[in-house]
Amino acid sequence: MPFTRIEIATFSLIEGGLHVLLAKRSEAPHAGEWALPGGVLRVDLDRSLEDAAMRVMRERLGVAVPFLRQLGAEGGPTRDPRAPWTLSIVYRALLPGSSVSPSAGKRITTLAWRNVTDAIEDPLAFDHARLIERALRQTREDVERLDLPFEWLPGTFTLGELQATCEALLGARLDKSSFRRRLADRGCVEPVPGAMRGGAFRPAQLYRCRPAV
Amino acid sequence: MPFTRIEIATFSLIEGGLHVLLAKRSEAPHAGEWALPGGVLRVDLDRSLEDAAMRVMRERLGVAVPFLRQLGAEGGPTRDPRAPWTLSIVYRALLPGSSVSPSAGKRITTLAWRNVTDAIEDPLAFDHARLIERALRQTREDVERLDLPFEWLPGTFTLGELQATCEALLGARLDKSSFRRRLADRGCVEPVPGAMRGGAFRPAQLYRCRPAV
DNA sequence: TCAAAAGTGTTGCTTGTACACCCATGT
DNA sequence: ACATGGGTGTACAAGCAACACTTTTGA
Repeated sequence: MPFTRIEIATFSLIEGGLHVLLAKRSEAPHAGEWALPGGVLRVDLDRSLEDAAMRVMRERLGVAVPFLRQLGAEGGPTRDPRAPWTLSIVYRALLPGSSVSPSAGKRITTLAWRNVTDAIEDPLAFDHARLIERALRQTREDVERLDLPFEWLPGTFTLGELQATCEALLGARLDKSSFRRRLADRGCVEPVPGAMRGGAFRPAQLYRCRPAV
Repeated sequence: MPFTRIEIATFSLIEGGLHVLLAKRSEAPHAGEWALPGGVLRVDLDRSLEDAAMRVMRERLGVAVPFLRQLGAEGGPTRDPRAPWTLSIVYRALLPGSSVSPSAGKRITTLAWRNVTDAIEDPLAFDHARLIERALRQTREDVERLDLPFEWLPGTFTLGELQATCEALLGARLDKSSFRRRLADRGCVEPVPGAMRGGAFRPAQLYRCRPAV
């Protein structure tokens, strides 16, 4: 049976830039290189793959995340020199950057948010560069079909904030009017009556995510 | 490490109806029930998950299929009573119905094409009903975005045949003109110069699949 | 009064559907 | 001639992008 692992691609928005959470490896193989945080599937602890992903998330990053999305599985004999055959189930998480307290654990020196474009340039451990690219593509497709990253926003938010968040993820500008029309048509968001956010300028209506039908 | 398997959801078009290839189990657990054909991942034989899926396909169905699509992984302790924890990687294949010679093997009495709607009604072994539904949804989404089931057609085909194939898969009628316009716009198909198919009525231009850019 | 962000309306393009119509062929 | 399926054209609606415009606030 294969050496079976869970790898987690966690994205966040930090100071307007899209970041991935990576761990710097302290031991061979690939010592000194960055890798996706992950862990071994524990058949004695995990009741499902999603369970396993949440446990790894908790152990490695100290955060409990209710919704993780499975992106797929990758397997082969040469992926990880520690085992003759390694299978990885890859999950994606979206987190507000503030919520992770990088704590060093075994086999890991540093846990850090790294800018996505930078991260992909560097040599990454194992085949994790490919995994990250796949996760990123998937996530952008989600946003394009208005499966929105509400995990990155507080319970209530302005449409401007939501738009800025999507733009950062896509790496492209969106048209304000079109964006709002699409939101209205699909009804993925609803105004909170009476609630306004007053900033430096004209106050904005606050919205909340409306659960899908 | 988990007991790791590959399950394969194979669809085909038989006499105008959408069918799944299922195996009737001869042994416990779930003796007498239908299940997706599958097999155990062999780390000594398989160079990748896709490799494994192709091997299982060859062994169980006697067919070599170059392109299988991974649909995802499912895992848990109660999925299969034979092992304390079972992980299944699910693949999808599309085959012309004629290409499978149902040959009985160990643990299997019958391999048969079953009408999809019927198959889902029956009690299916393990959690395979859910796996089939997921595979079907995925495949229909593919066709809707014109990722077409060319595996079900000969090298050259008429647009009428292609449309009928898609309609059977979707379980819905399509508009001829719209369908052709979409095909032309995306350029997923090209006419074979001079080649025509003469049937009982007006001969039709033959087309071939054009590889994606 | 001006900058900045909120919010709305107008136009036009693109995509897809519905439907009508001609074309070629065997019976 | 006509039924049958192949093949094409037009009209209409939906969805979306581009862009211009008005509104409300603090400085």
